[in-house]
Amino acid sequence: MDLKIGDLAKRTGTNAPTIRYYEDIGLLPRPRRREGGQRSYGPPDVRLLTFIRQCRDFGFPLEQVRALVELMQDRSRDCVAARDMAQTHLDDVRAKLRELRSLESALAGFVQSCETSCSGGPGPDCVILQDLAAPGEKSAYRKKRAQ
Amino acid sequence: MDLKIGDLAKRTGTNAPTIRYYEDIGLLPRPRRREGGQRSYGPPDVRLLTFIRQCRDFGFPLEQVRALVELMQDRSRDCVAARDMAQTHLDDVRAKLRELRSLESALAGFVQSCETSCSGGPGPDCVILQDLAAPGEKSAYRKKRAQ
DNA sequence: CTAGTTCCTCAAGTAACTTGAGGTTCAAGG
DNA sequence: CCTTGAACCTCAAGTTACTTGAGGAACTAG
Repeated sequence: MDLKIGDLAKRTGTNAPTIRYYEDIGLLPRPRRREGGQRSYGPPDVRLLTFIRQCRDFGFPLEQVRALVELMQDRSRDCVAARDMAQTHLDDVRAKLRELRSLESALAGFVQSCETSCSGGPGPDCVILQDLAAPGEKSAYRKKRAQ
Repeated sequence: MDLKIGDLAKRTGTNAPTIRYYEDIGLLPRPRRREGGQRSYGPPDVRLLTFIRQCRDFGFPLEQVRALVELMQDRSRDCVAARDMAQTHLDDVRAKLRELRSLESALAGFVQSCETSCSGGPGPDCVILQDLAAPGEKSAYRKKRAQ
């Protein structure tokens, strides 16, 4: 089996330029080339890139993906590091969830009260803009930035 | 009242370089300067920047913030645009919430099964890495990218 | 008066790609 | 065999929303 970059791209749900980019930054190995200079891939490349894309889909930043790839390829290392990364990432995801939940109710409130009390009126009178202009309680986000 | 950039920064929870950046991109007006060339701000600047930061905290991208600022300053325009932006943004937030919820359960599952079935074993055998290496059902994220 | 903080400008760096320019190579049809 | 169009190549620059750094001037406290 001998895949061109576009084939690999299709099989892994990646854009071709992204594959070249991963190669540039050393996340993917340099593939062999055909006569004309085109990249040629095989099954191991499909597996590795699938792993990488899964990690990305799960929100791991590239540097952590790099670490996970190494872990996966080295039998002499144990998996505690992988679990720790997943745990830390899980904590982040949960924090983000809390943020987004409060964001959702605030936005829903904006839309609701605009519908009922100022729909179509002059821009500056809109309750949404009034609320946004108020200093307000700090959002989870703001708190985080200020830490 | 006559604030230096650091004072304005403190009152609005912004870094000073970010304020200069907003000025560069034309989101904040150029303030007057003191003798020595330092920027000098007043209450309207505090209000405007507070508004901007609130919008950012609520996740509006800068270009939408720019639009909201204009809306807020122009009495001749109505607020339907503000409501629409909030509604669209709310939809985005809800989509992101769904994504994060499925992400959370997947990650929690990883950590859990690593604890019970492979904790401390060789890296490549870790159930987390096995799961990540599998093509798997497409996540919400992946689906979005693929659209 | 001097030390330390805050301010100034301008340039470059960050994540994770995407987009564009300008030019080959390949596969299919006539 | 030739041509056309898709897919490939490299390299550079653009994207978002800032942050960081260099090198230097101005302000404030003691």
